Amino acid sequence: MSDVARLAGVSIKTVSRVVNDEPAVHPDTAERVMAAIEQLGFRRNLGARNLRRGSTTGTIGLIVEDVGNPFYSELNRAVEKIATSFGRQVLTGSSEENSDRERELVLEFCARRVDGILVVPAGMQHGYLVPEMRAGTPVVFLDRPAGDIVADTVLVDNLGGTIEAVIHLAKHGHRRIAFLADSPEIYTAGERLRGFREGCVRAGISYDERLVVMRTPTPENVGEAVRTLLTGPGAATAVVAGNNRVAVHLLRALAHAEKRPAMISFDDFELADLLDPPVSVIAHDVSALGHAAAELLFARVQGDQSTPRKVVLPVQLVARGSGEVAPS
Amino acid sequence: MSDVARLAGVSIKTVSRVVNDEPAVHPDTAERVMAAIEQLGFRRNLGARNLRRGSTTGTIGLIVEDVGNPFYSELNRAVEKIATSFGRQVLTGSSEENSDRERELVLEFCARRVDGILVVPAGMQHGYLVPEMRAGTPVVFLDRPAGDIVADTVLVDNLGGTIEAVIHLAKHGHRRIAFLADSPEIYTAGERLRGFREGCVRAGISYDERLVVMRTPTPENVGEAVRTLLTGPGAATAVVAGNNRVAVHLLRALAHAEKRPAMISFDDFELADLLDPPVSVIAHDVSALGHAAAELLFARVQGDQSTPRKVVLPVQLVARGSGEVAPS
DNA sequence: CGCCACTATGACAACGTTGTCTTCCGGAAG
DNA sequence: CTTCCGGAAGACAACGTTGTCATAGTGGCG
Repeated sequence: MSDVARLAGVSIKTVSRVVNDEPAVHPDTAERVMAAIEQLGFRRNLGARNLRRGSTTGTIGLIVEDVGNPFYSELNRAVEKIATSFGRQVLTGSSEENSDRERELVLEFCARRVDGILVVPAGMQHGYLVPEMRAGTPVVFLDRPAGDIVADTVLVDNLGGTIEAVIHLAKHGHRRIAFLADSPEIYTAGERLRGFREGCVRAGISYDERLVVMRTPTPENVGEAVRTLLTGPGAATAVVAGNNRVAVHLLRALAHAEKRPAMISFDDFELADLLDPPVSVIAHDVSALGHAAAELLFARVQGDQSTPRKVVLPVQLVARGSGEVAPS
Repeated sequence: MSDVARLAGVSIKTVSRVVNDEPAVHPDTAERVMAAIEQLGFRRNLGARNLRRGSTTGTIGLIVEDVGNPFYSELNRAVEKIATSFGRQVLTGSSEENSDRERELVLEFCARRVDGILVVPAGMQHGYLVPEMRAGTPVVFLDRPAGDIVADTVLVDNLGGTIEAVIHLAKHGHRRIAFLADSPEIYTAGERLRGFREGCVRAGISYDERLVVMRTPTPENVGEAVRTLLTGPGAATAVVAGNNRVAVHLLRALAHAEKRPAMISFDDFELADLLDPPVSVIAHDVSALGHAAAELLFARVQGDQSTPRKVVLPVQLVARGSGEVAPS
């Protein structure tokens, strides 16, 4: 900046005025400064600017499990859209379902003085956030609630969706329904299990623990669950997949089975409608989830001090065929 | 920091020493400082630190077309992995295939003094980058080359892959092959068109311009192309999809057709193997693309001054069935 | 006992900006 | 001709750190 000032023959402050479009700069001077800026390729240092102004840094942090997972990348996109409309950049990080990593990312973002944080929490302990939140960094939890603190949260109706799925399958004659989901430590998986049990109750089916497998959805784990629950005598005739990862691996594991059990997936996923039979899903609007959370965050950034809100977005059963096949 | 110093009864510099794990601090003093930090919830301001040290900001920028697109989100993930291993955070942005937006994002990132930029360019003019690169911000182009400057680039073998696809289809008896891709202004689409033409030549098929449609792959555009090229008398018997978006929309448009033409997609995509028939693809390793670009970027960040490199990653034809059906 | 080396700590400047206050100048009003 | 006012520009401090240098105390050694 001082180089620009020297070249333009003005003071450093005048350069500042020009780059900030402040009034009270003579047009001729402004032009000289502009030319110098152009010539030197000057770009103002936002870090220094934010330091001096003590204002917002114009960034927000987004922490998800895995930015590569289509579910989270759609979320990322939705968040980015809102952030852009508020003139903010987005720092992203993948927690890899590891609460230490989540904490590390959050604290790193705080040290960078992001204006706010959106987090799909991996852990259940969020006491570490209290000082940060007290220091004025708003935090909104999405898809999963905070563990042990009160904070803004945007969720989907995990319970209701899974209940609906079970009832739907029961309505089509299924009595032995399996439930495959991620580890029960993950909030959404736990809630969906609750929904599964409640659905069984409402459908008048006895809940059979042996038909439930909850493990990290690797191809191997899902494959093994398929062999255990969905083949041989006494196999379940229908299955509820606890999320899109489970569903995809499940479909692959079942690809060469002679008869595919009825199936409903929590989470919609691309091409679900083009499989044979098309996969019925409990769909929810991932973009809406991201939008709602980001809007809430920016309200906080802009000073909204009301009591923390909890938003639960609706889900919708999309019947495409796979959930409507009769038990064999 | 001065609050911490006051509370611990030391100077501000000693606090700095403690938070930086510098030696020559008495253990008792360090402990008092730590306690004060804990009590006040102090977190050092990385912006100020970076300003003072004049060193790297510990961030890199990644600009893609759309972080929500599975192709780019996988790329994002790969880049993030490398960045994490180098202790950097990633700022992401979607250019939405708009070169003005691309420019805006790049300059914004530069103003934030990112240590380097990875960009899937939307435009073909990159002169605006020259001052930034001269100022020391390394830039690596990925998936598409820079327009009018020399810079590090990591690409995939668009030409070879498409040639292979056409030859493969020809080998299975197809003579009338359609090509559906994104707008020809997009580098990859253009290259794949070149590959398509070259493939026709090598397969001894006359290239028929009327079988080529290159437009932004919206469901509507692809649907219209399907009606034009793949139905009625004189329809093509096979089709090459220029990227995963085209392929997905194409599959949906063809879902209710009585006979599906043979098909090969450039880009692999999730569940391609589970469709009926499974979709043959020109696969390339998206993670490898991200890794290679990020590794290259960090080499530059760490001072590698060698001449700009151009890396072309191989592609692989994965025959799954859809490319092997005979013409009807 | 004086000097040195070493440890522990602090004072101060500087990083690149911008907010505040001041200065300077020319012209209008009294 | 003085006074005042507004426009244009600069001097300087401050944002929160850290690098450099200085200082004070402490113990060993000649």
